[in-house]
Amino acid sequence: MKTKDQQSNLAKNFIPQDIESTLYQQWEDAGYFGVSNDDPRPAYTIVIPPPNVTGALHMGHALDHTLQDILIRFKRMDGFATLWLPGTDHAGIATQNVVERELEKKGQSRQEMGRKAFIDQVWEWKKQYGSRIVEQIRRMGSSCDWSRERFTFDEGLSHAVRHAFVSLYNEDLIYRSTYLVNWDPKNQTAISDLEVEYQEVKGMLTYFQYPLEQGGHITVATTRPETMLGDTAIAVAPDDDRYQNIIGQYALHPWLDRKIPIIADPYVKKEFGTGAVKITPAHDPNDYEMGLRHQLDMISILNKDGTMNEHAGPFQGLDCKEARKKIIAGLQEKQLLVKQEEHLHQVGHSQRSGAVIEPLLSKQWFVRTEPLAQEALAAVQTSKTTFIPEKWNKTYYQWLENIRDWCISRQLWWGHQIPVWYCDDCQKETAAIEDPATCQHCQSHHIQQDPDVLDTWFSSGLWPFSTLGWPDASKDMEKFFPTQVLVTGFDIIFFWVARMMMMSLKFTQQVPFEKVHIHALIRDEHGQKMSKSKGNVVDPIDLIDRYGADALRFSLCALSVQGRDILLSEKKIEGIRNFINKLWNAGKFVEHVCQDQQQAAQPPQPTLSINQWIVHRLHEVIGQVRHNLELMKFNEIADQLYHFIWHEFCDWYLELSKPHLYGQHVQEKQETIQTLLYAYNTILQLTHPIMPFVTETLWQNLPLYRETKSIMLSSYPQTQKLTTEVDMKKISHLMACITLIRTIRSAHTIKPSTKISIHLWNQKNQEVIDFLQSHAIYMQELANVDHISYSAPASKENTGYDVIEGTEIAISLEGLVDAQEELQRLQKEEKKALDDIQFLSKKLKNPKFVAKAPEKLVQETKDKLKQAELTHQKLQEQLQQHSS
RNA sequence: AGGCACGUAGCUCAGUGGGAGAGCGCUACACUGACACUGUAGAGGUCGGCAGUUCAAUCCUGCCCGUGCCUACCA
Repeated sequence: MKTKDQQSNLAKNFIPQDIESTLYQQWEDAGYFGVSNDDPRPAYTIVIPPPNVTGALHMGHALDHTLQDILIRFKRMDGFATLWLPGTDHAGIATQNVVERELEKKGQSRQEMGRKAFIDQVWEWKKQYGSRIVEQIRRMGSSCDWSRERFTFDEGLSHAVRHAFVSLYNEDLIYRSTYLVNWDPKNQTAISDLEVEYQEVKGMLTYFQYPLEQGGHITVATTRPETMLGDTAIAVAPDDDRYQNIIGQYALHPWLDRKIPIIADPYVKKEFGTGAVKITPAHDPNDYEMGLRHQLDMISILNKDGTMNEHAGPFQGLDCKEARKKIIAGLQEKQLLVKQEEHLHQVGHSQRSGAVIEPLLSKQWFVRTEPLAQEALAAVQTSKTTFIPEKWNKTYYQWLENIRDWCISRQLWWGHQIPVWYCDDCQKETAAIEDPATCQHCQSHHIQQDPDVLDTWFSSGLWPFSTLGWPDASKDMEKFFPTQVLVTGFDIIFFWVARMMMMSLKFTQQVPFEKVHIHALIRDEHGQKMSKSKGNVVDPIDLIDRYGADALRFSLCALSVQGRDILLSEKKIEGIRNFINKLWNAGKFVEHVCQDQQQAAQPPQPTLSINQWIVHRLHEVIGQVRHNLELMKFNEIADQLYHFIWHEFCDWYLELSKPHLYGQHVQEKQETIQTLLYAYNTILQLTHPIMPFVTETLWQNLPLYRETKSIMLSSYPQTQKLTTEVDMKKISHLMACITLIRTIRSAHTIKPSTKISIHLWNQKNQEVIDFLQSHAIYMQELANVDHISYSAPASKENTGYDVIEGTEIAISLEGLVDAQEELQRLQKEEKKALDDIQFLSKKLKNPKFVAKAPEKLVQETKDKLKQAELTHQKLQEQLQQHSS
């Protein structure tokens, strides 16, 4: 405990830059973030959604990490063995691209370097730049257990990946097959369906004729004329009268020596185009399916770089665009072109490179997803895992119910190389966890490993358990798995959440997490998605530099409404910065008035009404905050704390406490100090999970004996049954009277420094007046009242007058009361009372209301009406005074 | 095409089957010793439109209008 001098230890305002990094370092060095798997307390585990190792912290991470850290810090304080496991993702394509671009600048390429040298290069790069994101996570204040930090490509996780692959392979849940895949011609790799993004593009629908073998022709419509080089059929609807006579005949290819059969297939819609579709099985998913149904030839006309191959005849070597142009020109020349019309259609682009996706036939590895999906589906249906908010269940179901096999091989170098070896001698394949020396079928030494690597999401899918030591039996796995909650955005429900569910259920027979909290997307203040091209990207590190991590965290928490996007504006953060300053200055006040007091932080049993009131309110707030933490209603938590701290604790309680703190009554002063310290200490603890830095700083500075060295290790406040009776109604009435006096003053522009005398009386309720009289000091201090008479004045002329809940207030201020102003105010008040009477009596006159509405409500309405009538009557009397 | 949201104060958004809330902005007054990153008081809304259920609807139901997002193979 530091001894205190007369000077404050606290600066005028909170300056986050001064304390954040050293405080974080202290926490980390002291080992507060770590947890032992021997810890006997119940576990609470979160695994971080591993950010891309090449990445930088963006707003999405900032939100994600804020929410996770709030939960982790809350649970840690609340007595759980808390593990927040951090790490990063090797992010195959993204990382490879970054390093390739670097090489390009130096005039090098990975092809020149060769595979091994290139991968070494990427590792070098990772070592040098991969810590950036990790450092940025620290700046958020995230209390991760860094001793357990993992990387999806480190040794342990690579082992897990191989184990998973081989297990699935042995169960025939992974297979290799030639299939029409999404080909990214820029990265020259296959990608999964999920990595294809569709954009609406204005294109041309080209109508052209195929000559028929027996004379005449048939007109087809297509958005991609160049694929006609791979056409192996023309399909029509089986019941299309126009084409009945030519089904089974052949069309002739204008450039290639090929006869193209006319086939009938129910897939074709008569209404679209001409009702006749050219079929290119090797370059269109639907055509591919049809090709399988009709055993059509599948002629691939594209090279892997997207140019025309040897099957394209005279067009070989051209890229798609050029080929399209030349073909249209050629058709025109041959008088086969019918027309072209504008046409809007969806075109797939690579999520990573932006290149137009080419469906391409190639041999790839796939995961057979259906059996895995069924279990993943059932786990959510039976609530073993629940989504928050619940609406995401449906999204999850829909995808899993219609799931297609997952293409997991990528023609890249950076990633987990597929653990399958092909034998040069017997041609068979060997899948193995450890690199085999020989073919398991013929023992030949001439084996080659498959050059492809796995989709990054394959390793991410194992993340919740591979990071805890799986497939080995580990104490971490035993203690911390399954995890309690996953916090992430909806954009990766399919990519990641669903796959973790499938993998975890398959390999551990358990769900990976009990809850999945899906948070919103962060947009700019105008609701626009943040993107580099729009130039509206907000850098969280920049915001931390300027406002502090606490302000950013609290803002994100306050804006995090379930199921809705977040619009982040700098104004909001400024507001929270001000709030932090408020909390800070309250801390300075506490320090100032408590001097050398060192009290135990026990809940006091105060005798003064105001102290009873704040303790009572505090415990209501503790209950609400705990409740909303469990429900993960983050905005509610922030709102409740904001309102309570600023508008109840600071605006009311601190002001109400001053008469005692600055007064001479030793016992009252003592009690108030104790209550103040207790309340403030509790407020800091309640707020700590959201704003760790400022609360720790203020807490360290409190003149209190404490059981722990850091607020983050102290116990989270609990609600307690308070033994003192508190008449909240009377205190509310007192506050309402204070507000009313201020209102009257303000209406007459009486300077705050001018002392006034007032009359205060209540004809119906002497008890209320007794209470007000015994609490007069507060009215005097908070409304700058000099003298109070507890009876009606002899004359109500030249007074500011109002009535509240039967208590009448008259401010006598000869000469200062503006008669006109007063009249208007009273008229307004009177009208309000009259509206009340009308509203309430209308209800009560309705016999159905009296008969059917809850009795309590009817009684309340009656009471309110009585009150309104009284108020109205008093105001009318006063108005008569004015007119006379 | 199917699915999911959302239309509440000038702006950004909470909220509930029983008389509309916050933050910012705006107006007036005030540098009383925690705080001008402040205090006090105030102005401002047919809760998108139309019907229905109900004693009672901003909230529940249906339709309509408007705005976003996700999924999907229409050549």
